[in-house]
Amino acid sequence: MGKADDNKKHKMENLLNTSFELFTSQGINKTSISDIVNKAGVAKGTFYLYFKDKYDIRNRLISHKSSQLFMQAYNALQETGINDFEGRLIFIMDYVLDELEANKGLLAFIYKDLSWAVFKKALTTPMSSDDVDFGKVYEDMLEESGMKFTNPEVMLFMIIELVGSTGYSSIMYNDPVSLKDLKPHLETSVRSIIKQFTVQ
Amino acid sequence: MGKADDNKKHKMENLLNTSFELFTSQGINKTSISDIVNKAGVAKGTFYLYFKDKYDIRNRLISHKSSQLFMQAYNALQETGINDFEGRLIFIMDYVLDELEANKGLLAFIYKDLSWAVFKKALTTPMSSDDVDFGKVYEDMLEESGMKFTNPEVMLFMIIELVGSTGYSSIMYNDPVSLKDLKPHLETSVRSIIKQFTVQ
Amino acid sequence: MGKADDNKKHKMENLLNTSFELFTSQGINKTSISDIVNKAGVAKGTFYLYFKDKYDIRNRLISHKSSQLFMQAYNALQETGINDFEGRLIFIMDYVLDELEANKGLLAFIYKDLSWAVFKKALTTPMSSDDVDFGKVYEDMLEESGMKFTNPEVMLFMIIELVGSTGYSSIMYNDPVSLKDLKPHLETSVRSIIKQFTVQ
Amino acid sequence: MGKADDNKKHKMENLLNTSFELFTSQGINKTSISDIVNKAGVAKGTFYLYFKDKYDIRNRLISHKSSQLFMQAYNALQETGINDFEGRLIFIMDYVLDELEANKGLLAFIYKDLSWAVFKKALTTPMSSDDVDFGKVYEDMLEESGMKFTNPEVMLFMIIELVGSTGYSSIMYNDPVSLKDLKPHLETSVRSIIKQFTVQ
DNA sequence: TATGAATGAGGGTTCATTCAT
DNA sequence: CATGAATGAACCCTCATTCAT
Repeated sequence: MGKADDNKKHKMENLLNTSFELFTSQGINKTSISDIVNKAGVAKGTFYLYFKDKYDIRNRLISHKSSQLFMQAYNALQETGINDFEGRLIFIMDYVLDELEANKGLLAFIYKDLSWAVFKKALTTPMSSDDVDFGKVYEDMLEESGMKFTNPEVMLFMIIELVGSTGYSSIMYNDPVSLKDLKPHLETSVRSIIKQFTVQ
Repeated sequence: MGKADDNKKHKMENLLNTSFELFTSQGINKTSISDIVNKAGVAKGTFYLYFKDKYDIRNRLISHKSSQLFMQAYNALQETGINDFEGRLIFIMDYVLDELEANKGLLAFIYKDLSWAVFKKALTTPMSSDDVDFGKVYEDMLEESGMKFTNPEVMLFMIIELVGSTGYSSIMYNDPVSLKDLKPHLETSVRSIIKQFTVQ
Repeated sequence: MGKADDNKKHKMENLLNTSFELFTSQGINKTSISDIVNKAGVAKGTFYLYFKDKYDIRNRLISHKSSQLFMQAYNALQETGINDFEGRLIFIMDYVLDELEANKGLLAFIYKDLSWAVFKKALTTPMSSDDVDFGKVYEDMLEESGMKFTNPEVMLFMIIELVGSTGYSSIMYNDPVSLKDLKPHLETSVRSIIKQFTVQ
Repeated sequence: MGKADDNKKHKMENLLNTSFELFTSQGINKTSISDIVNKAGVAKGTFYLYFKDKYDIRNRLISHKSSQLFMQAYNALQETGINDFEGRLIFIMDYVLDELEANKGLLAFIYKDLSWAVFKKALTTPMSSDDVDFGKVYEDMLEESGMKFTNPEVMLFMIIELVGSTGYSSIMYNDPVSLKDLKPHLETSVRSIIKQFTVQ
């Protein structure tokens, strides 16, 4: 039975990986179930054994990939000696932006139809056992900072929306400036936003 | 021939208006060409005499409606006595956000697939003769302010992206806070951003 | 425009005829829309211009074919000199049964899923302008008979159900007797039923 | 081995009962093998160990349920003092019609696709050891009646087809009359049919 | 016996686009 | 200019049946 379960898990991951490749390379709208199963080498019906529809698989992937991305950033952060809260947030921002610039397919995929609501869910409800709850990580960072904030959730919300939407435009269209040129402005703004929510 | 032109213009506007109603009420993906021509009372082929496809008509509408919205805000601004640059931008922001909250269909429509690139184009290249070039209006506002900015375009970009993306989440999902609760935070942040770009 | 309308009518009749052939030869369940359009030589989408679905076309065909069959019987009746009501009904019964025996596909088709309700509708609401309202014809026959009946509708109902269901079994399966052997019994029973509803 | 056989029998009856519930509640066409095995709590493959397909199970159920129904009627008849043949047949007819009116799901199920051939088989070839051969019962009734009939099989055939088809319409659609209103007419007709086959 | 994951043909349906009128 | 009937590829999804375990 271990074998059957392995096989099953293997097939599911196969479908997830294949879908991700297609979604990021040609977009979700232009990807049909047929495309996915053909590339994955399984029958059409098999898809429906594992997923409700295309959007089911998309949501799972967004959660998984976002979580993964943030945890990579967090792990990299641990290996630096950065201790101040502002510096740590900005390190994560930089890391994520660089990662997304290097992988525009991923950016297009997770940004499309992405609302704060979906995002929050993605970050706080780990998909697989390997995923980590970034909500908890954020709470830890807040605590370790020794600082006090009036509304940490809204603070994070504003930072993510600002960084996300401006970063998207810079990375995807180089408009109105490149990511490299945008970053200093973003850093300043993020520090302002943090200050604005800090309780002295 | 004036009559023929009028007729032509009339038909085109009819299609534009009908499309807008359908796009904002049921979304662009769920709106088919058939829906549009049925509601507009013209033949299917006629649609293709005026527009390339659904996305052609969408882009024109986004430009037109955005421009309209900003000009409404600007006109309302003129009737106030607000003179300081920061106050004027914030008035426009408030006005636009309130308008979008009152008309969520419009918000969903112009926000979906909206990038800064499209937006800038919308604001600076008037669709019809009635539309105004908001790019010019912005320049005027800068000049009248008597202030100097290091990079006014990026400044506007950051403000619009921040306000747009956080406003969208608040208005559409009340998440993480309502628009009413978001506004004070936004105002503070926008003032910070303006300061950050101001040359003393 | 006459030409276009002709063409349209022609295409619709083409689909009706093709469907009928397939329904009667292989059954409605085994007939797919694909089968129909392939045989008719039109595109799949065309089918949906004329009919809602397979069952829409079936209902129209049942109405049309039933009506046709009864009118054939009635026309044949006119050419005989039969004058008494019982004799006329029995002539029609014989005619219809013979016709159905000669065309078992038609029998299977119109009998399947056929309820009195559908049947009554079929006989009383002509599909096309060529079809005749058999309900009216029956009324005329009643009137011309000079007889009085307590409940002519129930009388017809019982006769049709008896003749239809026994005839079906005899024709399709020769069970428990052939149509030829069944007929004398049926004739006797039908006369009894008429008598039972006759007001002296 | 008795235990294994019991288990086997148990599983088969489980599938039969589950299928019957689904067939009568939602119709056979809308019932899939998946529905059946899910509700029965067995694996899909198991179904095919006991039955060829959905229609195999249906035929067995029709036989079993019809037989059951007629035997119920017959047993009820025994407890009345009714002695004359006509009265006994009419009692059975009434009993069966009432039962079917109270259980329209059952009526829809056994009537659909029901031909005299299937019916006769159902009545004369007991499915399980509990089922009784109604064919024999009918023979007994004929004998006990002390009467002589020209063709008792055709007589029964005509009665069953008449009662079945008119009863179906009355019960399911109240068209053209309710069962209550239909019954007196049916009784009269059945008596006529019996008379017509009686040898003086 | 029993399982249930996998199959894949085939179903119905939609809709952007064309083109003869 | 305007029409709208016709197209047909493409879509999603179901489900009876098989077979390795």
